[in-house]
Amino acid sequence: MRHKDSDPTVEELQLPDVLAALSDPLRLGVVRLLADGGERNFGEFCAPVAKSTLSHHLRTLRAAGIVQSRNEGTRCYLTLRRADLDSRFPQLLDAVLSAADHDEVGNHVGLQTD
Amino acid sequence: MRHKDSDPTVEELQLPDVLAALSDPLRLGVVRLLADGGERNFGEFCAPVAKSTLSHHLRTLRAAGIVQSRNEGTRCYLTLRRADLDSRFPQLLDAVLSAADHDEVGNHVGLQTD
DNA sequence: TTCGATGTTCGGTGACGATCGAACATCAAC
DNA sequence: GTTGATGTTCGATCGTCACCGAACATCGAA
Repeated sequence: MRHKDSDPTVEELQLPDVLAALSDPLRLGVVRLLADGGERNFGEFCAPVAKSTLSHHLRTLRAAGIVQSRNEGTRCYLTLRRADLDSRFPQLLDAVLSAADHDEVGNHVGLQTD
Repeated sequence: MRHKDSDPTVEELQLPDVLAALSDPLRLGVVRLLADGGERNFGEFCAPVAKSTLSHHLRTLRAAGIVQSRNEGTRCYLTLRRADLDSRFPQLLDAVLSAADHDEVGNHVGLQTD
């Protein structure tokens, strides 16, 4: 079996992978910060883990098809693939985000406020 | 830290735990078979894994608060804690079940048909 | 071209999870 | 009681994952 190095297309999105990616509080925190549809710089995210660890979580989110990244110079900009997720798994993201907001899951992830 | 040996109450349900428990195809298959609200005997479930493995998955589902078990003699009867999940995480279970049905996730789990 | 900023990748570690077979516990039935 | 059915627990293995620091690659700016 070959290794997948590109993001999954809409049809390739797999429910178990999406749920697994969303089951980590840190990743859920990142997703919540992207929930307004805006584009965020990777470096804006603050979390109590090493940079390499944060990068690993980003890779996980990309691999599951939850976020998308775009490079501009040395910067990396992220967006939530909400339309793709909604079309493939209607109501799922909304339900997860509502629950996460209510429970404040991933509140230890923030944005640079300087 | 003390070990939790009883099922979580409604208030104790944690979103990451629930999502993690639902991220396994086999467990998702079990949940789908319980989705009609009926009670099913543990032994009814057929899956291509050892009995001990199935038991482990059941424990995981119970620990996450997704199912409930009742003992009668040597038998073990399971039900989905749908009301609890709905009250704590509205729309989540419906969204997951719809997506799982559509994708036929966990179809390798079945019921004894003899 | 040298430097600093930005991310990614690498090697390693420790924890967790899926899996199995075997052993065990419990209960019903004979 | 002995036996059989039903589940659970145990010990072990194997893979995956979160995490870190260090090394690396890339790009913009001085």
